[in-house]
Amino acid sequence: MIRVAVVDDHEMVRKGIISYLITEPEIEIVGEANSGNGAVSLVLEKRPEVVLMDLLMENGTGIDATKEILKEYPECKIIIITSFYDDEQVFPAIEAGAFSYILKTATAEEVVRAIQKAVAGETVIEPKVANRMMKRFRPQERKPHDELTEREMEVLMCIGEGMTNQQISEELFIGIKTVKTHVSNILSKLDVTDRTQAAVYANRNGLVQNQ
Amino acid sequence: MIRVAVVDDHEMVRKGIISYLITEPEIEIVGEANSGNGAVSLVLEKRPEVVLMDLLMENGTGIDATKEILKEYPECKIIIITSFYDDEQVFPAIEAGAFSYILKTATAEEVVRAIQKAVAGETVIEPKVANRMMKRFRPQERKPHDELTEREMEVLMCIGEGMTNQQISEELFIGIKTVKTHVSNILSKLDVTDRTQAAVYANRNGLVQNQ
DNA sequence: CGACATCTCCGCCTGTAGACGGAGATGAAA
DNA sequence: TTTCATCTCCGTCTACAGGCGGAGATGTCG
Repeated sequence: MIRVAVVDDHEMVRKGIISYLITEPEIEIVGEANSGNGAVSLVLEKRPEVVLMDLLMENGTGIDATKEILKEYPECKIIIITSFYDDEQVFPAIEAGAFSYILKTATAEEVVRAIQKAVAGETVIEPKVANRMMKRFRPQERKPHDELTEREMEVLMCIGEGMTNQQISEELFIGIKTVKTHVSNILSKLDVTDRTQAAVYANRNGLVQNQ
Repeated sequence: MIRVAVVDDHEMVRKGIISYLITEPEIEIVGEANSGNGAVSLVLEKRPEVVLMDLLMENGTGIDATKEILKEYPECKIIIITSFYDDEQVFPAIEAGAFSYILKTATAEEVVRAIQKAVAGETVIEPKVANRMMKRFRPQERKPHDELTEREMEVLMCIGEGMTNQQISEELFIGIKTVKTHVSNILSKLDVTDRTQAAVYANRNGLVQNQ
């Protein structure tokens, strides 16, 4: 008997998943949760072997819930089951300790198989997701800003906000001359000619917090 | 008897929705589709009163499917049922002729009610979605760059590319002095202090072709 | 220890940016 | 026609940007 918990903020998705599992005699649904916080208390109480977990939820993400659960209950097999579109979260999910990663496009058979394999200690990764993971381990394509030092990166982010050297010196508590030195180094490393181009670079490469 | 079709590329979501409806005696599921194209042929064949339609699908979006269906079968009540996150598509969906717009966070009761109301000719719009719609009809919030002249907009796009005044004058075949005049006017109208901030503005507001 | 990277700051110099005020040419609108 | 917006250009002036070369204070690594 495999005890399973289902976590998703959409009730209809939970019902859909459960309809997949209800026909399987060796699987027992021990509970549902509609939030990350709810998932933690549910799983720590019911101690299911497997958790099917969505990532995007309103109260506490699946990532945080996964970390919390594994801290108290490390044997738990957490299967991330999410949409294709939030692929930035694939890697954080793996780091958080997720055991498998499947998509909501999965069929009933695929979900059941993922659960059975999880109990057997086998990880299941969707091919599309696996491809994205592989890229992480392939030799990274080098971005010009990789060679910026930490301080230079801070200055670049300020430039990306449109700040002047004076404002940056006040923001970072350093002298204007120092800022100028950093800026010169940044322009050189990014292979641009002035701060405006550096600002454009920073914004296009997502180096600025504020969108 | 209300005849209903369910369209979503995720089987588990379809099963979840169907589990909501299967208990309702006056609702009959006449078919499922997992793509926009499939939805069109299904609906035109089975002629359900109501269609529950997801927007994001692999083969043909829900928007296109909605248009296609209504072209041949305009009495059909199409209820969009999608995630909260693809809100840019709310307006296109309404324009395409969708009858109601609910979210995947909806409970079984809400889905059933939306179907019943659709048959009765009443539209259901989720409050969160309705708020976004209202903004469309409220006096448009004026973006600072709306008051830029055509020429000033061209200059701003050049600034957004990181070009100097010299380069802009060559690009637009005008004198540097003219460029400076435009730049001064742009800075004033955008309420920024220098070209770097203008470049940041242009990039953040999607005024530049190249991403 | 020495080599190296990083962060900090200095002076000097040139060029660009940008503000300010003025002005002619054009075309559309009242 | 007169008015207005737009695009074009001019001169002047100040401040900031950025290059160049130098240098002291750290901390790390072999």
